[in-house]
Amino acid sequence: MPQRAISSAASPAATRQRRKEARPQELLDAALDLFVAKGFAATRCEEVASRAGVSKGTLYLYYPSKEELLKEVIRRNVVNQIAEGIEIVRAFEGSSSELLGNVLRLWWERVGETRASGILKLMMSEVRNFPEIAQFWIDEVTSPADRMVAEIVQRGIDSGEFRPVHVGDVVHALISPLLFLVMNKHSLGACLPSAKLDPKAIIEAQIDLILNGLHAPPIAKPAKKTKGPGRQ
Amino acid sequence: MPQRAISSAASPAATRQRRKEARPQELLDAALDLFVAKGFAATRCEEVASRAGVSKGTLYLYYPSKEELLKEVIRRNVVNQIAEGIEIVRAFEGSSSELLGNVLRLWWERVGETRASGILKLMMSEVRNFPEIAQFWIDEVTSPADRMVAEIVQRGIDSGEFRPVHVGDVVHALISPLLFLVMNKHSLGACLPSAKLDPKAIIEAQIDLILNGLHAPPIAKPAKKTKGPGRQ
DNA sequence: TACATTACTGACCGCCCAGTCAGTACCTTG
DNA sequence: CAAGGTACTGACTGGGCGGTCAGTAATGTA
Repeated sequence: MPQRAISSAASPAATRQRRKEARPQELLDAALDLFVAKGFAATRCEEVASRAGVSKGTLYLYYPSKEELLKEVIRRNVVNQIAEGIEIVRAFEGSSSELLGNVLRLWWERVGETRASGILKLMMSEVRNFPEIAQFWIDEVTSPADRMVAEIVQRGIDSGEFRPVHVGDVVHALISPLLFLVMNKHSLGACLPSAKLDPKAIIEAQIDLILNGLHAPPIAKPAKKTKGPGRQ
Repeated sequence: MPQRAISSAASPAATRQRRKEARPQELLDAALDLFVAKGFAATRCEEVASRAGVSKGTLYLYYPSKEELLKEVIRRNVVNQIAEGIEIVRAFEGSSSELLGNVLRLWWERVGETRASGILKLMMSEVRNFPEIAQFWIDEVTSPADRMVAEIVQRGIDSGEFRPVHVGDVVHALISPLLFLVMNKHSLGACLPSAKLDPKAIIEAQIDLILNGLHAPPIAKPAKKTKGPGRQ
C-alpha cells in the first residue's frame, strides 16, 4: 500500500508506476486539498495531477472533466459521513444533555479535525457556480444533520430535561459555532497562525453555555460570584 | 445623481457618458456583487465593467489590475463599519443583557442585511490566495469586533449580571450563528429559496438561548456531566 | 462655431490552461 | 525471452481572459 504520491520532484528518477486502483482516490484527495485551499477556478488541473504524482493526461483517464472531478470530490467525501453519525446517536442511551455534548465533540473529532472538513468551505465557496449540487447538499447533508440534532433537542424537551424552545432555531445556534470553526480553520486560520482558534476550548464553552441556556428555568437571579477570568 | 448603470444592453442607443466621480464606486459595487457571487478567479473583468455600465478599458483607468480592484473592494467596505458599531455600544446605558441583544440585532440590520455582508464570504473564500489581506482583516475587523463583544460580556460578569465564563470562548459562541447566517445567505440561500433561513427568528432564538445560558446560576447538573476532556 | 481637453471605447495581443492523442514503457502471460 | 495489452505521458491546440492603446466623442472654453 504505497502512500508515496506527493513526492513529485523529490525523487528525480522515480520510475513510472502503474496503479490503476489507487489513482482515483489519490486524485480525489489531491483535488480536495487544492480546491479547498485555492478554490475551484484558481486550481489548475495539472497541479492536481502533479500533487497526486501523475501527469495531467492521467487525470483525464479517470475523470472526464474538471467539473466532474469537483462533483466526485464532493460526493465521495459526503457519503456515509452522515449515516454513521445518525447510527451513533440512535444507539446512545444517556441524558439528552450528555448526548448533545457528545454529538458536538464527536462531530469535531470525526469531521472537524479531518481533511473532509474542507468540503464545507468548498461547498460554501462554489455552490453558486454549480447550483446542481445545492439540492444534493441539502438532501444528503444539511437536512439529515439538522434533523438529527433537532431530534435530540426535541427528546430533551419531551422528557422535561430542557425548557420548551423553538427547536429549528435552536439547532442553528447549536451547530453554527462548530461550522464556523471549520470555516476559520480553512481560511484565516490557514494563513495566520495567530488567527487560529482553540477548537476544544470553544466547543466546551459552547456546550456549557447552551446546556445552561436549555436547562435553566426562567430564573432572573444573578449569582454574585465574580471570578476574574477576563482575558483578551 | 443618475443611478442607471446596471442597464447594460437594456437601452440600446444609450449615449456614452462622462462621469469621472461616480465610476469608482459603481465599479466597486459591481465587483463586490460578482466576486461574492462567483468568486474572484471565476469573475471576468469585462463582466465587472459591463455591470457597472462601462467598458473594460474604463475599469483599467480607475484600477491598475484585477487584484488591486479586489483589495480596494475589501478596504472600502470595511472602513467605518467597525468604528460605527463601537460608538453605538459605548453610548448605550442599559443592562448588559439588553446591550448584547441589541448589538446582535443591530449588526444584522446594519451589516447582515446589506450588500456589504458579502465581504465576509469573499474574505473566507479568498484569503488563502491573498495572504496579505489576512492581517488587515484581523486588525481592522476580527479583533475590534471580538474585543467589543468581549467587553460587553465582561461588563456583565463584573456587574454580577452574568455568571463567570471564559469570555473569549463565549464570544465565539455568540457571534458564530450570525456570521453563519451571512455565509448561508450568500451561498446555499442564494441558490435554493428552500435553503433560506429565517434570520430574525434565529437571532431572537439565539439571544434568548445565550442570555439564559449566561444568566443562570451554576445549577447542579442533572445526571452526570463529564467535565472537560472525557474522551480520546 | 472652432478648438483643446480628456473620459471613454473596443479591437487587439500574448499568455495561460482545459482538454486531446499519438507515442512510451511497464506488466503479464506464454 | 518475446509479445501483446494497457496504464501512463507530455507536447500540442484552441479558446478565453487579463491587460493595452490608438482612436472617438463628450464637455469646456472662446
